[in-house]
Amino acid sequence: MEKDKLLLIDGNSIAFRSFFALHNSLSKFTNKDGLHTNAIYGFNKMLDNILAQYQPTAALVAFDAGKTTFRTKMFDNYKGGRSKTPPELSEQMPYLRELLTGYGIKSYELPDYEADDIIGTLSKEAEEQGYSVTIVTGDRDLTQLSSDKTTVAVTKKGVSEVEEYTPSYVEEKLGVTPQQIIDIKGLAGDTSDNYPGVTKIGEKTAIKLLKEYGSVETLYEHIDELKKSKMKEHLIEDREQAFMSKKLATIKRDAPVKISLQDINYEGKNEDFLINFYQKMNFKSFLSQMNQTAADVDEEIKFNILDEQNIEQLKNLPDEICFYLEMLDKNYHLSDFCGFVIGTPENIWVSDDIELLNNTVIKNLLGGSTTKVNLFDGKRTYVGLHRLGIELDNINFDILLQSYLLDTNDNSNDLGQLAHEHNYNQIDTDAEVYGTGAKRAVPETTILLKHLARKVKAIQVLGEQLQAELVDNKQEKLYWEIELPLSIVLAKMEISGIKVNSDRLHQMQSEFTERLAEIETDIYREAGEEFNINSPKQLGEVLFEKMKLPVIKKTKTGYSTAVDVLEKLQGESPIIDNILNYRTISKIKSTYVEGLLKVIHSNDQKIHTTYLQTLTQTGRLSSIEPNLQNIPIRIEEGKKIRQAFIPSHKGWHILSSDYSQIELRVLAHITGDKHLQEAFKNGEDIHSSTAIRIFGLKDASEVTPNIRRQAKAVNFGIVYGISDYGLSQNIGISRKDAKKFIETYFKEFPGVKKYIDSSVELAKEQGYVETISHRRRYLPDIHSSSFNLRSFAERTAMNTPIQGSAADIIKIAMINMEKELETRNLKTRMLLQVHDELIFEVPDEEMAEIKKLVPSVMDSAIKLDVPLKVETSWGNTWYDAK
DNA sequence: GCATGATGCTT
DNA sequence: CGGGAGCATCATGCG
Repeated sequence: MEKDKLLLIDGNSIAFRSFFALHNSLSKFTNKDGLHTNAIYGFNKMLDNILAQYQPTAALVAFDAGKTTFRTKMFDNYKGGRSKTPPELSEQMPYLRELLTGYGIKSYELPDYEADDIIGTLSKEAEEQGYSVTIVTGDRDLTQLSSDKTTVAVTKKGVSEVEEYTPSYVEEKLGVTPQQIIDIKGLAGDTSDNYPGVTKIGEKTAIKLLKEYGSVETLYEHIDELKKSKMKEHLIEDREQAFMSKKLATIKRDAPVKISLQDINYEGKNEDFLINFYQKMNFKSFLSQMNQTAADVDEEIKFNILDEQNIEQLKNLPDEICFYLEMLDKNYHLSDFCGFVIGTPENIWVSDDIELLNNTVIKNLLGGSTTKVNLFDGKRTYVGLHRLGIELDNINFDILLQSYLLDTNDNSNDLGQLAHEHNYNQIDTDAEVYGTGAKRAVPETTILLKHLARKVKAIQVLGEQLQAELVDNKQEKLYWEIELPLSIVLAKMEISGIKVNSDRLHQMQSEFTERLAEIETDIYREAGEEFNINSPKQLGEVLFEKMKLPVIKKTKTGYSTAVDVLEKLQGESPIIDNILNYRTISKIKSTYVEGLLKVIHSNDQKIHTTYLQTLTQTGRLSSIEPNLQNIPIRIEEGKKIRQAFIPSHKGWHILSSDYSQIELRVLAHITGDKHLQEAFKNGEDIHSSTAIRIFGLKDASEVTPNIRRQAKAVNFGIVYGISDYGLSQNIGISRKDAKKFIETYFKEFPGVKKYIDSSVELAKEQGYVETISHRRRYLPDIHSSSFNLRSFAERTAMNTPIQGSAADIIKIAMINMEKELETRNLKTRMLLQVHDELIFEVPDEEMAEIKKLVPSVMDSAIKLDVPLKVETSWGNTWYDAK
């Protein structure tokens, strides 16, 4: 007969862990009533895993009964100073009980006792009756219950993974027996439960003492034998506290529990109940595991199917409408069109016949400036319509942009998902309707049309709601004057595209193929075998096992073979240089030569990137398919890639203008630091003047290239918000020295230090920081108890206004520049943006004008307390524009 | 087909 | 413990 297996779960602890494990995506886990569901979801995942793993015959979830227990009666301050349970978690607790009902697992609580004591009591009873017991908790203190019959499974970072504590594992991990855990607590106390222990004794000292004396009691019996010391005094002084703390830490094993093991047999879950519950909670993944689908969005939707006959009726639409053009492929430069919807929530018109868009009635609505158009992702829509010969004009609400400005995290490119994030649930996500990855496809016509119809109402409702929120946040200008106009500027740049000389790329391809083959032969000869050089795993085995080179660094999966490691091995063997060369060339060949060849449009020999305007946390753009913001420039071999980027007409040139030190200038402006401002106003070399200040030099004559390099790295660190550790890695110095550099920097530039402190303060007070254009970034981790998370949030608090304001400035410059090109009727086209740089193609007859115009528009985009400096160059290719 | 990890390019 | 962000490539292991 199979042994009886009891599962005991620490309900509060697991709920708490689940809640914080999914805290970042709190807003994604809500049902349509606005109930948060992240803790319930996490709890469910944990249950699924644990049940599958242990297959218990009996199970119980124990909860804490309330704030007062026998422990608070013993010690007033027990668990004092704990912050309140967040309301987003409390509201989930009743539903957790419902979840357990669905799983057929009883829950139990006992006045005056904690969940721990229920677990302690029942596990003892079960052990006596020959059960094997598993306890699941997020609290390591419960490992005191582990025994040869009882395993304590403590959740790791998520909640679905656990670490199993058996008595031998406790000893291995902590160096004491499970029974001695309470003695540790007695001596060291517990900060989270807020009881004291003995003054100045922490976990390490406690363990040392216990190894010698075994328990608190024995220790005090032999207290006189201790050598005279401060510690001895503290021990004697705090004797009472030690015994009390031990008692507080001790889990009761004889609590008056009124439920017996027979009452908690586990007989499996109630599927119907759970399906119902999941639908209420909107848990789609659990439903699909049970071969069920989410409940249909419950509001019926009325719409008309548009055709040639009834299209005239669109003329009755008011002067504010919604529009959505459906393209299933992420790349809207190439995607097929599969339908569209136009109208107002009261009057919705849908069709999968794209030809209808060419009707003048629709062209007038979308392109005439009298009708305001609300939509989701204006840039995408503009490009799509442009391909159909329609010029979109007069966008009003773009809910993707609005949502991103309100909170940079709410930026999904899926309308349904974005709607859910704002608690609008009368629409499914595109991922649900169309599928993802290889399975993505146009659904049945009725499903498609219904889904499209629902988009109109979502856009209208959210557009108005989000606009009101932008007004509250004082972010209207940012929306109307920067992001919305910028989206059209970007659309035009993407449509323009940049011409590529594919012959040049093919030429490089064969050149690199040949060189790689040569290096490859050398590497195989030096290794004594053939292997895949591109595989870090195989390469690691060759270098560190076969060739026995010293191991410098390890990764999660094995040996690190990254550049900094290989550079340290140079000289050990000629194979290293060959590998480094191989890496460089193979990177250029695969990512750039072949990568770019793949994305040239065959009809115009151009590359059309897609800018993501709503992705980064700082307000910067990003670029995909392909990424044109990381084309090589530092290494000459890679830089040659730029020779393939050429003007689209004969007799034109590529012109590039970049802001010099824009972030440091923004820093000088925002912080008001006198020294920094002075340096820029005097037109000094900023890295040299930084070097003079932080190294205490007399003047520029003492700045050596190496000193300047270090100062540059410090400036870099300030701008990118890196830590002392990051700085030390960048310039190969010790972390201590890096820390000293940063400290000296702050002493020399006190305005910067003051600014950083006030930024952190501000972030703590209001929960977010902002740029000069009121772009916001929320920093919830600023309150985190984790040093890492908190430190990162603190660096972000000062970095985001700097990097984000620089992003604001170039965005303004782009909008002004496009306006100038238009009003002056110029043929010059703005093609690319690379964070602090704009790239144009310019006909020769406009060159004289443009090379003055671009820098003047850029440096006057905004007025700062220090001047903005712009450097311009041009040539036949992007390479030559240097 | 898909997710994850290691690596390397830019600013 | 792991520390800038974002993109793309290749290898690898899973189903």
